[in-house]
Amino acid sequence: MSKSKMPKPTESELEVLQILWEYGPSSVRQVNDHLNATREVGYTTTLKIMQIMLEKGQVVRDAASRTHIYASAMAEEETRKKLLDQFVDKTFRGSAMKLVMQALDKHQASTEDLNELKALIQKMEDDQKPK
Amino acid sequence: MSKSKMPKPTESELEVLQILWEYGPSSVRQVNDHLNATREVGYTTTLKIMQIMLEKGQVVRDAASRTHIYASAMAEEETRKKLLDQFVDKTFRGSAMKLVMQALDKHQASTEDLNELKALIQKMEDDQKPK
DNA sequence: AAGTATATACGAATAATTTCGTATTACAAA
DNA sequence: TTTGTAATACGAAATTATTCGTATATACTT
Repeated sequence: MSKSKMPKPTESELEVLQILWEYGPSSVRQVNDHLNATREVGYTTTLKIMQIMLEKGQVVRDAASRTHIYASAMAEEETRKKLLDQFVDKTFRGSAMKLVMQALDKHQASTEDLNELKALIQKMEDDQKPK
Repeated sequence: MSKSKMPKPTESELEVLQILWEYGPSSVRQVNDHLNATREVGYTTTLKIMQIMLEKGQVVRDAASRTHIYASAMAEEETRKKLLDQFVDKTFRGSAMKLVMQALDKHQASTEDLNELKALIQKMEDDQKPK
């Protein structure tokens, strides 16, 4: 309802959010270390990004001890959903089904995945013919 | 095979590509009109973007007549696939299935869509148990 | 207490993207 | 041919995002 208040995270910001979602509240040092597992980033660069995110309200922090601890202020599922919507719009001109087909077509799915999918489809079909 | 040569389009560039894909080869004026159906953009802004895209090789143009005609140089499906892969990576940490579930969960699907989906799932199941 | 390591704050350089103003050229109409 | 309209070319301002240097403060070690 009020998620639309949240600014759209940039690519760097999204990287930080993913780390905070996965590992929970973390120091700048910890986030920077995770980032550096993938690509080289300077410590103050990460610090700056997280400070900006704080200003934007995307993260909160506990400044009780010298080493501040940051946590995501954006709900994981909500944020992904929002980004997905924007992406479907921008790239698939709003056709979520086209996106689903293309995504399914290329990636491997496990048996459980497929079962879950079938269940979801069943549910959608039931919704369509309520009787 | 050599699609990886293509630079990743920016948001504005993607907007232009979508229009060229949908309406076919067009003049700057035409593209700009379509853009303005959604948001306000100056003519020379659109022109500049398309000129840059020409430099990058994302579009080609026929300059035979005074009004140049631009066409996409990037295949629609390939480009969408590439962008989708990047998006899955960035936003769903590589889990295409999570993306599919979330996309399906929210958007309405027609009966044909669902049938097509089921056919695809059937095919995937067959692939899994080759017998 | 002095020295070292590590933290935050802040400003500013760099880079990438978008936007548009202005000049020039081509065409059409009068 | 003169005038008006519409096109391209080009450069540079404005915006947004990223990166990092430097100053300063805080804690730890010896």
